[in-house]
Amino acid sequence: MSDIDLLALRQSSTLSELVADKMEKLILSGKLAAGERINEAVLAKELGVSRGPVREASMLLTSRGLVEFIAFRGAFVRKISRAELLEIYDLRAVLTGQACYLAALKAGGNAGPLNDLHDRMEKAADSNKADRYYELNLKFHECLVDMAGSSRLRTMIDSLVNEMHLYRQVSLRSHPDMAQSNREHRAILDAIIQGDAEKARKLGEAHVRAGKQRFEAAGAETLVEDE
Amino acid sequence: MSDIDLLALRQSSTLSELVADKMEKLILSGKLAAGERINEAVLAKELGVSRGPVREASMLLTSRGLVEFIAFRGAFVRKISRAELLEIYDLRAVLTGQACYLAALKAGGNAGPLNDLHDRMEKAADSNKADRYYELNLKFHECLVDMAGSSRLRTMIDSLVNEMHLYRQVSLRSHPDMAQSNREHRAILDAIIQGDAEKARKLGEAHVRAGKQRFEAAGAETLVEDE
DNA sequence: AAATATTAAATTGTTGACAATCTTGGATCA
DNA sequence: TGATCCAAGATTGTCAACAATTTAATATTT
Repeated sequence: MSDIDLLALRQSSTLSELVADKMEKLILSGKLAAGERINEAVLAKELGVSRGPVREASMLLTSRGLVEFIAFRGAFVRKISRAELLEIYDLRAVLTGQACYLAALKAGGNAGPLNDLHDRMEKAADSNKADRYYELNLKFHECLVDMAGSSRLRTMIDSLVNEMHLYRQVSLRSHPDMAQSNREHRAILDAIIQGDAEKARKLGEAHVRAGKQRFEAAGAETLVEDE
Repeated sequence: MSDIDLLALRQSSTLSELVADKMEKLILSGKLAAGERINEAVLAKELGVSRGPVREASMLLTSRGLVEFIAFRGAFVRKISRAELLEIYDLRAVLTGQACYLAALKAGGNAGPLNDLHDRMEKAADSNKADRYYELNLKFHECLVDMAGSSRLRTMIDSLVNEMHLYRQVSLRSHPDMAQSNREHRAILDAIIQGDAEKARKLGEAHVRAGKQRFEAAGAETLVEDE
């Protein structure tokens, strides 16, 4: 567990937030394993702060869906079952659909950076660079939600995506059919540019559902995430 | 501001949670007005606790969508604009649709307490008892989400409903067309009993959207909420 | 030996004091 | 007069000590 505490150089940010960011990384990287209890005193010492900020950070992460708080027992890294993961896919599909719907309404024929991202993803897919594709894919979805312009929606989707990463502390990236995935992106993009909000919703939903089906089709071990 | 602190009789619950419950009531009843800053020291004194639990309670309420935290400036009761309220309606519609979908899948032809609730609401509608109807309506929606069996979904919807109540610190209850509202409930219920999940989703979504349209149709002052 | 009660250790919950930051009001200057 | 700067006050952020609770380890009983 790394403890190069750059905590000192905080700028207009509170210690609790910095600790929360650090903890988020520890959790998403698996250094704090799913199901594990987070010992306030130990973590506080490792980070060079007192228990207060660690407590507050834990609560912050609770609202981000990464941590579960139990009174007098402590904060636990959340553990996601297969059934829950499938449930999350469904919720994310519905919310992503709404994001596409709103994006189409607000775009006004101009899809902004999405076009560029799509092109770069196509290149990554052609040259079979899965890591690069994964990275751009994250940006694409982020950008999509930004276009929708609803902070609530963003928070909800981010939280769900976070939770997905807790499934069996495994990194979800994988090597699916990038070309197919990006064709779906193209279709969503077109609907948004045309301003066809209902179509965008349907395609957005279907895109995430396709990801779910890829996951279900694969074994429980081989995880598939790039949509 | 009432301060009959029954905080003493806590049972297997933490002070922070009790304070959070109390604060939630203060906010939803308008005693803590939307936009207002929550002074930790003052509230702590009024409730007879130290600042710690008040702080933690504020963070809890942040994740429930009632409070906004700004570093070094404090916790503010959230303020919802008309545009945001409309946005929330849409999100709630989509999530309620998903709840109905899941409920239909899991019901197995048995709608449980929903039938009973529907009957009681019909009576309330016939005798024009709006308050009674409002109360039962809340239970109906709650029960619906419970049937869906997803704690995530529940949290999200609860959060949205909470936020709606922050719009102009006005109680949202009103005297809409209870009979029409309950006809919509009946249709949802039937779809659930028949196990027609996609139909249940559509009807659930439409039900909330109808509430949104009633709100939009009414003046900005007259609020309409019973769906 | 297994189950239950008891005690000690570890851990979380709460508090009050102090540090860091923001806000307010007044003084200074153009 | 109006704007800017500065200091005092108010408020939040952090800490370390103490209280309440849970967990474990041990003793006791059957």
